[in-house]
Amino acid sequence: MSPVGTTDKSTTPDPRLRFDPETFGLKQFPRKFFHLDTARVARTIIGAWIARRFNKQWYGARIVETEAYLGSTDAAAHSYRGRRTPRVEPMYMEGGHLYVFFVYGMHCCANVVTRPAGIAEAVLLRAAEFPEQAPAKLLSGPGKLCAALGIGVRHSGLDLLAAGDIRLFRPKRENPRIGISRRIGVDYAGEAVTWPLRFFDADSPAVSGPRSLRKP
DNA sequence: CACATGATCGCCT
DNA sequence: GGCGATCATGTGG
Repeated sequence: MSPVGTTDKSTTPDPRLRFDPETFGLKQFPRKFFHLDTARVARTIIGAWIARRFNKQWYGARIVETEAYLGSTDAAAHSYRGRRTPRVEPMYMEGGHLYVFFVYGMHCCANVVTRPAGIAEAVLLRAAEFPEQAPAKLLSGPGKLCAALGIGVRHSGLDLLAAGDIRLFRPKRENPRIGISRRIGVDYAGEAVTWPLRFFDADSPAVSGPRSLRKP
């Protein structure tokens, strides 16, 4: 048995998510975009595509739900009160890096790091879709999104702008109706529970969470 | 629909 | 030792 990497179970992306970014005409965001206000980044990447290259093929899905985590003042964030441990270290990197963590003994969650280096904020990717290619629920939730794309903690700290195997592509011209709500699964976070930092495509069937939080 | 529960283990105090 | 930025399943209204 391998002594390490036991938390990264499936590395293989779901074959139904195969696509070609060039055919889709997708391009990447500039670095400075990821330096912007975290809530703004979270909102803007609704409609963007998270993509992974595996065995020379690209797999990806359109992001339909995100949450912003604001760092030292945000009791829901792993970087709350400046916590800086090996696991959280990627959150302190320059915007545009990836932060992946393992929770509940069985799931991984992927985040896009924001702001300049040293400011530990990030956007959690909560749900995505690939209409007419995959079932609406395949990537409906942060753990399922990682599982479907085969993203694991081994990818934490990777630079999305380094022409590597995981990238984020800008949406084509589109204007999704954006819904906003409090964040999910952070009831322990005191006052921060109510902060309106969750963003979603109000017309997507792939959005996760209770019905009460899916209204625009 | 809401709510409750079990699974499962790395991380942090 | 306790607990999670979750999920699937089960119950009840």
